[in-house]
Amino acid sequence: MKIQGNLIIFSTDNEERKDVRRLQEKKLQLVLDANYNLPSFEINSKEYIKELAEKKIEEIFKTSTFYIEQLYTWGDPAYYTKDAEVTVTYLVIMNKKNIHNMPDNLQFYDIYIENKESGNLQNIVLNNEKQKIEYQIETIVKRNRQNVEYIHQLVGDAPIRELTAIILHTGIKRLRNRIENTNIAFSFLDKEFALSELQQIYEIILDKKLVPANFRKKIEPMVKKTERVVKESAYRPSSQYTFNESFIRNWV
Amino acid sequence: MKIQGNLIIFSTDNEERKDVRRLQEKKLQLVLDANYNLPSFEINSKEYIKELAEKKIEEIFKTSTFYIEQLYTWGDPAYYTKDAEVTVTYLVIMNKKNIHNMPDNLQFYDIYIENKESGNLQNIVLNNEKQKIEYQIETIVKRNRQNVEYIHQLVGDAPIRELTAIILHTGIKRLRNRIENTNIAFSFLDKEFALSELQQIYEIILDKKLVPANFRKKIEPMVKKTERVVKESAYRPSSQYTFNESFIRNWV
DNA sequence: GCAAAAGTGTTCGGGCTACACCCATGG
DNA sequence: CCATGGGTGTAGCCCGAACACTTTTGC
Repeated sequence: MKIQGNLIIFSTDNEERKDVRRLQEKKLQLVLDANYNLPSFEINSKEYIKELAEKKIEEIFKTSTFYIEQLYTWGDPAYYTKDAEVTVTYLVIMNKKNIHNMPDNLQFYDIYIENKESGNLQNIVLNNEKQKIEYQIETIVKRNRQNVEYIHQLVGDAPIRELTAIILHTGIKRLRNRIENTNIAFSFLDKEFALSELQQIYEIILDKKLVPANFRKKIEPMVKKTERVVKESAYRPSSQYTFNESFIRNWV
Repeated sequence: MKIQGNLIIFSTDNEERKDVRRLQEKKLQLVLDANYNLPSFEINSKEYIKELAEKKIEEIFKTSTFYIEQLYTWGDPAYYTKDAEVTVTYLVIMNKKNIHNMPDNLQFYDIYIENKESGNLQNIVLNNEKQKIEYQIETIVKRNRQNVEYIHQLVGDAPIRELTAIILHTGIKRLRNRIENTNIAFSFLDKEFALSELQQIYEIILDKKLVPANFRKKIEPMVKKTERVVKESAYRPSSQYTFNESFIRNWV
């Protein structure tokens, strides 16, 4: 069997500043090649798959600082290629500040995720200095008695491979689950950060505005305030916070 | 690459009745062969892996009524065998009432899961008319900054393959997560059931006694009461309930 | 002064926990 | 009549949502 690995690499960057009097906004980013394929790596029978994934990331970005977890394994003949019959996908979160290299064939795309009010349709925009596409993923619910199965498919024609779109959709779902149940949000940020930065990470991933007062209370046990303060713009400077290392939660 | 599929099949059965005046107790069960290996199946390049898993289950039990989800993909040279370098594991839940066949090489083992108060040690007992083993899985927490990684290993010597024990441990973790966040519990039960039966499913999976009054309130939106009543023993008969099909929760 | 973000406090409601209590049954 | 489970109600607590309000800054 031909088996390959796949990487969904998320990161964040700043939007262009539109108004000096307003907070610098963040945007979510994703690594793809020019044909909207995820970075992939070969799996051999000598090494541990997870280590091969890590090696690949280190080879791409020349850094070993990132978050990684296995996402899912895909094996549907409908999506087989000449190189991959089975594909193991890993979810990766990077802080762009840690990147020391960027190969020519890969690029960061801004990714905008928007869930339609209908609930079974998700709109994705992938955007770059060079190119931009937009497509929809439809979710069909299959129920028999108490069992529920979700089937995802690409709506209409789009210049992205359907399996890539489905993998990415699954990755976004996992990312949203992880950000609400673990502390992966910190993997996007520097060691020190403002609470508004952290909140923006939550907002762009969940596609939802949060109330600052409530957000602060919720994440309070996860962070520690430092004495340092940063002036961002024409408003009150914010304290810098760090992750509270004594915070422990037993997630899956 | 040599790639195989694997099945963690959970079910429940009744304990032997010790006292006619007490409620019939349930126990969790797991399908293994006589050497404590999980049932496995071949993966070919012609069919969808999930359908191969389903086919295998149908071949074993002659039924197509069960719950199935992909658990994890294992690919560590330390655990390679001559038949499997990569193993894709599926988690399956069966109601024993739906089983119409049982091959000679496979058996149901009673499985008792006990989390030691220390928290990083789990005791597992596998028990059968023919054989019984007991072993411990130790969980080591590896932290660097905010990232947490859990590494599981078999303590000492036990007549079970370490990878099997690790896979099973991961399956139990997933099962516990699923029972608290989805409605898989109903997959263990008949169409109609008593609330105490449902509660027992939760209790044996979570290894925790629950307060009936609170449990009823928690699962109330998920169930519908029928007019039927069942007399179990020397106490008040219980109403039969069914899954409330209009109950919807958006889980991962 | 004003816009905008940083930061604090209060109220309300839902969900979970603990617990008291009544009902129905067969031995 | 009593042990045991079926079933209901209530009080306390914590957490999240909504929102009012103060502080700090640069334009």
